Amino acid sequence: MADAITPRESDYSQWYLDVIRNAKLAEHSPVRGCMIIRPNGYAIWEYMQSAMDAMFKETGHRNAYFPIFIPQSFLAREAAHVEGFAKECAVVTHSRLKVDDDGELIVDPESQLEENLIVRPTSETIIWDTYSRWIQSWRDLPILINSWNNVVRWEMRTRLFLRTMEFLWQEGHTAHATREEAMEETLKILDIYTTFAEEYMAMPVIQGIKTARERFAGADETYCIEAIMQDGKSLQAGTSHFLGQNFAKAFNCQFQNKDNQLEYVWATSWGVSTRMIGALIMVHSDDKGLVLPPKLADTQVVLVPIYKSDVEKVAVMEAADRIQEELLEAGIRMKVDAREGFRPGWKFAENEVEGTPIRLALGPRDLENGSIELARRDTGEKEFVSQEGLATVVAEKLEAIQNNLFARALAFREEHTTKVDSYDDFKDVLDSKGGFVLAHWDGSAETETKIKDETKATIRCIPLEAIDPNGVDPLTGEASTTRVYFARAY
RNA sequence: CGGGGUGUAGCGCAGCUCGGUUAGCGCGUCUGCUUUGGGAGCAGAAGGUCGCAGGUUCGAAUCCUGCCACCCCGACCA
Repeated sequence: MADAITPRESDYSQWYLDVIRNAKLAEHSPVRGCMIIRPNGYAIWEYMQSAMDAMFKETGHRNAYFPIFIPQSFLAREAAHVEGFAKECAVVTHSRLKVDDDGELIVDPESQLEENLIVRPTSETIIWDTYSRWIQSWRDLPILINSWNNVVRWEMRTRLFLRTMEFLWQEGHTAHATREEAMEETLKILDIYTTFAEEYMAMPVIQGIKTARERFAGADETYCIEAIMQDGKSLQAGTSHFLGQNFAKAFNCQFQNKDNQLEYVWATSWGVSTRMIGALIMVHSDDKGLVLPPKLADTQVVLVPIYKSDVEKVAVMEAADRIQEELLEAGIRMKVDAREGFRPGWKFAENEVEGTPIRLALGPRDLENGSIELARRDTGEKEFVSQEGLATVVAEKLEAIQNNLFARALAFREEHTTKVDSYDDFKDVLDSKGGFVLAHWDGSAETETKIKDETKATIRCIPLEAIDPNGVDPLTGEASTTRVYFARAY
């Protein structure tokens, strides 16, 4: 028997870790806060990458790579940026080791670098240093670049996928001639993230704007998508920043416009990370293990052959191969679990903890009846279907599973989104069921901080379109122009 | 980085309070036979620097000190 998965009810954090371990997604590394992403986990990331990469390219972006090391002086150029990241940077100071007189391996003190190098926590500084050389004229704009890479942030407290010291992500960095164009880009990317989250991850998200306190260090405005996890906490799944001219000014990046005047460039940056895998796990999985939406499942369908004798085995495997060929032909990612030495029940259980959306079971009885057993991971439903036209049925089921996961997550979010008009209700809802609390806010940082200190809830975002304009802040009684999304968050 | 908890075979744990043969148990692993439609049964076998480093002691998984890692809560953050 595999390791038990702690039920969500009894210990949500432990459940999350148990799901990851049982599904073989990732494990801790010898270095604190870092993780080894195993093939099952990395496959999810690869599907995420390919889906988003295609969307970036459809909207005119191209990929490039910038170095992992950033001169320390670069980071200091933009004031808000350095303040935001200085406290969590890995710094390279030396270039080699040596064996000392005691036979110990030590840092060679003579190899100290002239200038320290920062392991990128994000790449704005090196990008804008580069762009300042690439951009002279309005003809050089826009620049639409994305980069798939890894970054390091020296975190105090880490959790697999949700917050690791090194993580994988994409960071887009664009340069524009006008404020309007940069803003348009910021929102375009926000829509791409939303589409990806909802259509591929089957995870409904709220779009919104961050408050000043939650804003990216160096941005004028941060847009985000936020999703509710099954424990009622909110998770920021992606951000798109309107950087204004902050980095252009810090790195003296100007262009000559059509009127022959020098202007600072307008910028955006945007990113999503392997954190999304954590979100995926927490939105759909259950007490039996991982539940994957078909679009991100490396194996969408597994077929477990069942037989006793060698004669049966030959017949069953022949049919299994034929079915596999049919499904592969139909573009379904399908595998036959033909491993010897594992009993069917064992395979069923393993595929469940690993989240495979559909399991087929084919045995001698099915050969007689021309049938096959089909089990859905999302609902646990089992039924016998005809082998004839199976590819069509399976394709429909996969779509149904994808849709059901989204619908289920959406229903959960709706149940866990509550309008409140008094501070007492605000606290009650947070404690009793969590989720988003839609409340009016007077727009002041003081109120925001006070609420955070007293309830641990933060403003996840201000909705793009005002909800119930002309309200009153329940805490201060001041006027409010919209309800905002409060939640306890990851 | 502060408070609390945990660390014993691949995984999950007991043993520790009150020091004393060769450190156990379940699952997994290996071999053989029987099995195979929801995590098989029997028989045999392998597998351990008891997180790491010091200390106390005739003797340490057990007591003391320091360190490391992980989990929970807090501050910080994608």
